[in-house]
Amino acid sequence: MPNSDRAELEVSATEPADCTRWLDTEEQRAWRAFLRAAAQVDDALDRQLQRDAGMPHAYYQVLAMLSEAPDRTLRMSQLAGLTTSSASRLSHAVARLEEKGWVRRDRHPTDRRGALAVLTDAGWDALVAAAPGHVSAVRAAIFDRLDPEQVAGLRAISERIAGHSEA
Amino acid sequence: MPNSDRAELEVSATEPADCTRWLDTEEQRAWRAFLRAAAQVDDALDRQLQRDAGMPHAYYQVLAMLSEAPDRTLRMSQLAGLTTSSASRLSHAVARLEEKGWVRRDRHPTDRRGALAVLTDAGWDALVAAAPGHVSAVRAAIFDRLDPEQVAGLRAISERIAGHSEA
DNA sequence: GACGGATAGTTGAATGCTCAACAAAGACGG
DNA sequence: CCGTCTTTGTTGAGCATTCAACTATCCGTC
Repeated sequence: MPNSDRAELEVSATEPADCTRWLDTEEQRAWRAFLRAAAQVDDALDRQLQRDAGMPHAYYQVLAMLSEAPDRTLRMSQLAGLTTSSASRLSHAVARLEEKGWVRRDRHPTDRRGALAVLTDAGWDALVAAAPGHVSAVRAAIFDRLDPEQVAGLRAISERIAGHSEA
Repeated sequence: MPNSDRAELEVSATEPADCTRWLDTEEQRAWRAFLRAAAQVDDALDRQLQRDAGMPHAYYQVLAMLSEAPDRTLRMSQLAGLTTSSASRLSHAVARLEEKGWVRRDRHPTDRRGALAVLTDAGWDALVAAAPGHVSAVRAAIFDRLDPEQVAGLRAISERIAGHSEA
């Protein structure tokens, strides 16, 4: 952020009033630390999965959510919600996973607009094969670095941030 | 993660021992909440900047870091470190920013391998124009949802996660 | 039951990112 | 100095994501 100019802007009489609530020092530090942490975690996991399992993290999440669903089946819109991805992104992702034979698309029984994503046996196997390495990576990136109290804090803070978003 | 199979794997005598340290319930919840939060924050900021300032968040970060550097100049490698991006990514990004006239590349005075990224006046203006909206988005995504204690916690936890990474 | 609007999902083009390969220059050891 | 190893940065191909446009279906209402 353009720090050095802020003072000037604030006292400038000819400029429109600077009513922006800038971040204070504490917020600034928390914000940058969070950015760093999030980026590093995401990069580490993405690389690990791409290298060891041949899929990006987003695709792993799709398989993981399907694996826990009844009949290993979810509606596209629900799956999109669970994986925090747009309809378009998920559609492309499922198309790719379908090519790999890991996911299949079925018609929704009652709503003819709907599509159901179903985890295939091959998809299950791919997930089971990828899971241990992934969990290790998650531990290395997060939980090995935090004590239980911090884990609880991380959860509480994350839920606050994620809760009822899209203001 | 393939939960329902875990019990089977653990008691299976013919399979190789499952020595993976899976996530317990608390870790699981913290992990998923964190994933959600990080994804939402990143998406919100990326969209806001793309819409209002015509640049992705990663590019904004490049401009922001340059704006705070002496002479608004940084070596590529340093800039990569500050923005948590790979050399390649940064190189592409700076190329793009150069086309827009927001950043210029200079030779490093002593190390002839090195390149210096310099924020132009137009780049400064673009950053100043984008900053208020961006800060608002950051507030809406993070700080409006947390009390000061949680902000301190977020910082501490993030620094732990980010610290000396790339194990 | 027909219309208007909302919802579900797909598609293609444009853009950014990753990976691997590369070039160019410094650093170091003999 | 000469060869090798490391560091710095760029490049191009391939892939993932985004955005906008589109189709199809459902829902509520008159």
